[in-house]
Amino acid sequence: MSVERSKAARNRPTIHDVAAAAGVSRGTVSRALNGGRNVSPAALEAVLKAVRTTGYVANPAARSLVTQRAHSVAFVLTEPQQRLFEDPNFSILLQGCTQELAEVDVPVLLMTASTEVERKRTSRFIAAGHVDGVLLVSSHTGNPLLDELRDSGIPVVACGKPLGHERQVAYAAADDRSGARLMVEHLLSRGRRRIATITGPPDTPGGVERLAGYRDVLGESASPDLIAHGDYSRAGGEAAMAALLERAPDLDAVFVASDLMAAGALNVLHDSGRRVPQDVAVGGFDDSSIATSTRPALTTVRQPFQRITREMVRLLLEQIRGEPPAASILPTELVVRAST
Amino acid sequence: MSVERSKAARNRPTIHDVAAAAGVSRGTVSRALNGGRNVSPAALEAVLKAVRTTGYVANPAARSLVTQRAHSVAFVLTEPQQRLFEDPNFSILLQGCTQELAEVDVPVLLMTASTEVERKRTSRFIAAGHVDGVLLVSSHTGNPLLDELRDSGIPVVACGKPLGHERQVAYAAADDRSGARLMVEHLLSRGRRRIATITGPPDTPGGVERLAGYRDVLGESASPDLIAHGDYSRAGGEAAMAALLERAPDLDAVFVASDLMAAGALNVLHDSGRRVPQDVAVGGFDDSSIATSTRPALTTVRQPFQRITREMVRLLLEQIRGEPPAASILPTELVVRAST
DNA sequence: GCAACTACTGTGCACGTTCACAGCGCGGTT
DNA sequence: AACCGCGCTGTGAACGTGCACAGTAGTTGC
Repeated sequence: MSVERSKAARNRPTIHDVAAAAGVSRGTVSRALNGGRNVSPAALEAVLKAVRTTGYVANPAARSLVTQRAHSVAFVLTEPQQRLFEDPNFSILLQGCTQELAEVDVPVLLMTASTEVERKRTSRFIAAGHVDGVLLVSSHTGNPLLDELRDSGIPVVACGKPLGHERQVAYAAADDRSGARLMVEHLLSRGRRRIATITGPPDTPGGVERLAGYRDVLGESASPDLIAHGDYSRAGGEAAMAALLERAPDLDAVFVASDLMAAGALNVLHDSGRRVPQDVAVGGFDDSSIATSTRPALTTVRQPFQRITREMVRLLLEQIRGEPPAASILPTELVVRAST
Repeated sequence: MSVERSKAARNRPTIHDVAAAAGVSRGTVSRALNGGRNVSPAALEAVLKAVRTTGYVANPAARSLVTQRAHSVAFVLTEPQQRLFEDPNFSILLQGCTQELAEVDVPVLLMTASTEVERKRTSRFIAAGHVDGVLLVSSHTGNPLLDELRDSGIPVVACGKPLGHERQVAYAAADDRSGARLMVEHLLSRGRRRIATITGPPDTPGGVERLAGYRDVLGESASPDLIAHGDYSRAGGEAAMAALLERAPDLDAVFVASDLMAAGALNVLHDSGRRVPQDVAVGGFDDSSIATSTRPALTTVRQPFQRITREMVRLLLEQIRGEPPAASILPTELVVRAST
């Protein structure tokens, strides 16, 4: 098998073989395959036929060497790795970007940078020119990776507003603030008056903006007792819900800044003997797959993940082409289910 | 910004710059960086210092061109993309492989091949020599991709026994059959006598082997009424559970071939008014993150995912080095929680 | 009828690295 | 004294591609 393989590798046809088979020169083959400008119809056909018979596929390394382009892109996740499979959002983003980029034949390299060691490795790897651009999924601010990437001059698109870098780094994000307003207004319209919230971490855009939306609607009536901080994990949602019940046992609604935390909150409410939505209404955020698997199913704010990934890819490809970084803010939508 | 970038790209130091800075030749720099054999201590130090001052990082394209190695690996998922984020198993596998390979500085390319178009694209991409090997996560048999990959002679490691190709393709898998036996024996020891099962699809190794283990223990007493087929999705688990309750309302236990399907089964049992585990004991398979998030928490069979990914990577790197394909079967473990 | 232009084609060079080879000085054996 | 082996070093080739350039033939314009 080993011999087979190395033989197969040796025998891979090159552009020379195609040229010979088609009776033209290397240059013509190259032109024919890259756009086909200034190539006679006869030559073009001969080349295409020769490609078919020889089974030629261009060597990406050779091409990269001369074009100075890697023709690939990195998807970098700075969250603790565990998140990738606990929180479906990350998988959806990854999947969406991969698919979007596959359309234009750009492969995606998956890298994590949650620890110091990983960050160094990823940083060096990207600096080596292994990729043409970076899709950065990093909610927490203050990560040195973003600065390192900016210094190396490689195109970057962040997912979610990169706090502190809004002007310099391209990003695509849902309109968190108005999404939060939608939900809180919905809870009010359901007659709820003691509306609590479980926020994301204060160093993340979702943590900041969704809380701001909550305050936009409730204004002065938002007592500190009704606000608890979570960390976007299920366990964090459970802890925050327990704290809220302790401080404000009379609450009649909770707006939770992520579906995963909301699932945790539902468990705690259930264990405390409260009925959802009769005693307490619960609203989530994301509309991830979790929202339909809880009991009761979760009323939530839908993030337009497909549009987000599409925009991320568009913004990245633009920058790789040389255009300046831009931002894209996308609208959210209220999805009403059984939990309110 | 565009100018900055291209300038930065132009200015990337090459091995020549390092050689000049260190006062040695290219060859010595290359040797110093690749193993350091036959390099004097003085030269070695000079090179390392020059690398530090110049910020040199080897150009992967140039290296690949001459070594005929891509130094990267593809992770190919043939399941419908949705699975990646519905079923945490896939994320765990992906994450595990990525991390394991990062240790040896090998990046992972993520590709899906669930549709005809995607499969062609992936196949062509791999044939182009973009990667040195493939980690294949494809439970269903009969996918032409496996044959295509074998024909192209590229090293492949499958996750789970590749039915019909066991002899030719390397793989790492949990010992599904004995794992299933563990669970069914456990249910018997809890005094259950009408033990049903929800299986995986019959064209997947998990579907076949876990059912075989179930039959190993129950033998003749396994009536067809107690066996329903699922598709590893939550909805599939719900449907199968509903069918079982229809056919055998007196069942007192279910062994479900995946945690995700078990979560669906729990919902249906709950809706039917049965208590778990008092009326019906439920056992899952995988010990994924779902198992601890259900109510009650799920007794399940732990798949050693970390060892599986480690073995997959080891088997792949071995093959890339030229060794023949091998297989690795790993033991499972019963994890008892509240659902039995 | 000659120059200018157009459409196409072939060739040398460069991209940055590794590898094989030859060369060098040095100490020890014949 | 000549030889050999050994550790280390420099140099030329190759890897396969795209691109700039030069060149050719055929058409157009004055």
